[in-house]
Parts: sequence; C-alpha cells; structure tokens
Amino acid sequence: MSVPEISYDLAVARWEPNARDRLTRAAMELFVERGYARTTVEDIAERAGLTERTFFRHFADKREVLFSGSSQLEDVIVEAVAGAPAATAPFEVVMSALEATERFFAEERRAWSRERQALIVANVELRERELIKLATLAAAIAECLRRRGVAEPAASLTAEAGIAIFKIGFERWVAETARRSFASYVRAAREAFDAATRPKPKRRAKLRRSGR
Amino acid sequence: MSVPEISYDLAVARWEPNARDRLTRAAMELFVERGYARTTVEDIAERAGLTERTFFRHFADKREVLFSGSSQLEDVIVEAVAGAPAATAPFEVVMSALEATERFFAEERRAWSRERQALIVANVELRERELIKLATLAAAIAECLRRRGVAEPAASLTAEAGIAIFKIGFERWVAETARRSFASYVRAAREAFDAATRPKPKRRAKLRRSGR
DNA sequence: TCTCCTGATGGCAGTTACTGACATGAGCAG
DNA sequence: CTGCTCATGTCAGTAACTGCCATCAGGAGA
Repeated sequence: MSVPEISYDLAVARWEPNARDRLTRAAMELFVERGYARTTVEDIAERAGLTERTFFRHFADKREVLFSGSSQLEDVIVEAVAGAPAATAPFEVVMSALEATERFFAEERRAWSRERQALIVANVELRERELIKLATLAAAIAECLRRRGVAEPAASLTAEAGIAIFKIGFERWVAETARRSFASYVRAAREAFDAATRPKPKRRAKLRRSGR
Repeated sequence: MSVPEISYDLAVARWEPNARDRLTRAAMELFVERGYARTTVEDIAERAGLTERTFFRHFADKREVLFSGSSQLEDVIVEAVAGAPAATAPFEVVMSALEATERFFAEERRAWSRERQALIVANVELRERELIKLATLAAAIAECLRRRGVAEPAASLTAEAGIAIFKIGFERWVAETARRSFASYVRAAREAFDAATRPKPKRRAKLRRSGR
C-alpha cells in the first residue's frame, strides 16, 4: 500500500519515469473521453507530458497502446501448453492452458477490461488488431502442439477451436458482473462448444434443457 | 459469348468504362511486382489511368482493393444457411453452406487465389483485413443461425468452428495443385476437426494410425 | 433545340499516422 | 574530467485518407 508512493517529484531523474505507463493511461483516458478516432497521437503524448515521436518509440502504432499486454498472455498460454503432461489429449491441453490464464483476468482487472473491450468493439481498426493478436495466439498454440507431436491440420484446428472458446468465455466474463472465476466461463464455453459441434446428441437431448 | 464485346473503344462514353476493374487489376499487378507496401495508391491510380481521388471513391482504403469479392462470398453462405432444411443440425447447416461456396472457388480462379493469398500472408495489414472479413462472415452466419432458433453461445461457436474449418480447407485448396473440388477440401478439414475436438476417441486410436 | 440535372471524374488543400536523421543533455563508468 | 549511453526532443518528409468545389458528357424534360 505504501510502496507505490515512490518519490517521483524529486526531479532526481532526468525525465519523469514510466513514460510507457503514462502514455497508456493517457491513451485510455482520452479514448474513453472522446473515442479512439477523435483522439490523435499528439493528444495522447501531450497529456502524458511527452512528444508524439516518443509515443512511437514506445508503441509501434496508435493501436498498440491498447494491446501491450497480449504478449504476456501468449507467454502464459504457451508455457501452459508446453508444460502439460505428455499423455493429455491435445484439445484438453489447450483447454487447461486457457483456464490457466485465470491469473491474467483477476477480478480487479474486470472493470478495466470491460472499458477496453467497449472501445475495441466500437472501432473497426481496433477489432482488426484484436483479431490478429488472437490469430497470432492461435498460431503459437498450434506450434506448441506440433512440437508435442500433433500433426498439422489437427494442431491448427485444435488451436482455433480453443481460441473460439476463449473468445466466448472472455466475452461473457467481461459482460457479466457475477463473481465467477474466469476459468469457469471458459469451461462453460467449452461445454457449449462440445454440444454445438458434436454430431447428433440424440434428438431427445434437444428437447430438454441441455445445459448443466 | 458475343455479349461481352461491347463497343468499348468507340470513345462514345465520356470515360473509359470499368474504372473499378482497372484499378483492381492495376493493384494486383503492382503488388505482385513491388509488393504491397512499396506500392502507393497513386501508383495504382496512375497505371489505371485515373487519379488517387478516384481510387478512394471506389475503395474505402488501399487494402479493400483486394477484398471486394468477400461480400459476395458472404451472400452465398448466408443464403445457403438461411435456405437449409429446418430439421438439419446447426453445425451441418454451416458445413453444407461452406461446401456451397464451391462455385466461388472454381478451378480457374485457383491460380489467382494463390497469388492473392501469397500477398496477404506476406503482409500484416492485409492479414488483419482478411481476419476481420472472416470474423464478419462468422457473425453473419451466427445471426442466421439465431434466426433459425439456435441459442447464443451455440450460434457463435458453431459459426466460428465453421470458419476455422473453412480456413484450413481454403489454405489447402490454394496450396495444392491436385484437381480436387473445393468442397472436398472443406470436408477433409471437417473430418480433421471432428477428430481433433472429439473428447477421447478411446486410447487405442491414438496408438494406431488415426488418419485414413 | 435549349436547359437543367445527374454522376463520374479531377484538382487541391488539409489532417494525421508514421519514419529517418540529427541534436540534446543527465547520469554513469572509467 | 571525459566520453559514452540512452531516453527524449526537433524537424522535415511521405503516404493514406477526406472535404470541397469544379468540370462536363449525356439524358430527361420543356
């Protein structure tokens, strides 16, 4: 609780520290205030007390400021896939790797994730960026599976299925306010996935409540 | 057979006709020659005998010139999903809708698709655009399914699974030179999908050659 | 035939995302 | 004290897009 109060204003350093963080915060604030499209990079830099040029030294482009966390997410998932017991079926490996991202989606970050997601949904450029991040993630998972001996169409398809499930799980986690864990949303999405793609679950099942 | 030969060169019209087509061709040529990034919109317009301003009247942005066909693809798929017999299971509806795109991927277009795909794979911006086109397609399919009475997580998940299968099928169709029909690639991808996501096909299956 | 309207195009100035090249200047190692 | 490093600033330039207005063939109607 007392740690965050590092002696910033002492002007002991040449520049205000945490330029990258300040840029991220400034960007989120402005995007929420005026929307993504009506915010210029210059606006962001100015609010962070920096210049446009410096912004582009920290982020490859304007959109990246909202996606800097995604490489860490990838690391967590890749590590979980690589470290799974050898006997486990590929699809199960991916599913438990996705559940392992729980520590990434803790309750405290939920409100922030919700705000961020609202921005992304509202802007096509940002949606494009999110999609390619997820596609990159899928490619990384597929690569891990291949290293585990899974053959090719299977590796990619398993990874893509996992990402589809992850997307639904995340969407629900962000949308709802119930304090269920992230992993439970992923598990629910997986059940829905199995039900939807499993061929013919006996007609009887469709007439009753199929869910839990 | 005689119809296409409209009297073009008579200079009867004020402008050369088919501006949009000319722009598309010019763009493909230049992208292949110099690559996407090293081609400016001005280059494209010049080769097509038009101006940059006119390019942007026909295409929303530089990337769109490679994606104008995707709305027709969506139409075909949406129509097929909407017109499927009511009793069919959602996943099967989607699969046969994807096979119905066969007329879109005729043998003659294969070489052109291959060239286009090489461009897309080589350029991140273009990959982003392709991903959002596919995501839009998935959303359209999901909407159709919902109209057919499929509930929500299921509709989206079924659509996403279909798109994942479509991607693999298309990838293989483009890469190979065997004269198999597009639909057969889709079917093969679907089989791989089922095998990969079906939970536990009895351990015995993993020890033998599981593929055909 | 004249006139007006439409619609595809050109011209041009302006904004904004991004880049390359160079300058600055505090802190740190020697 | 010296020189190097490294995060930042400055500035000029490119290229993607946009808004606004002009042009002018052809067609519809008077």
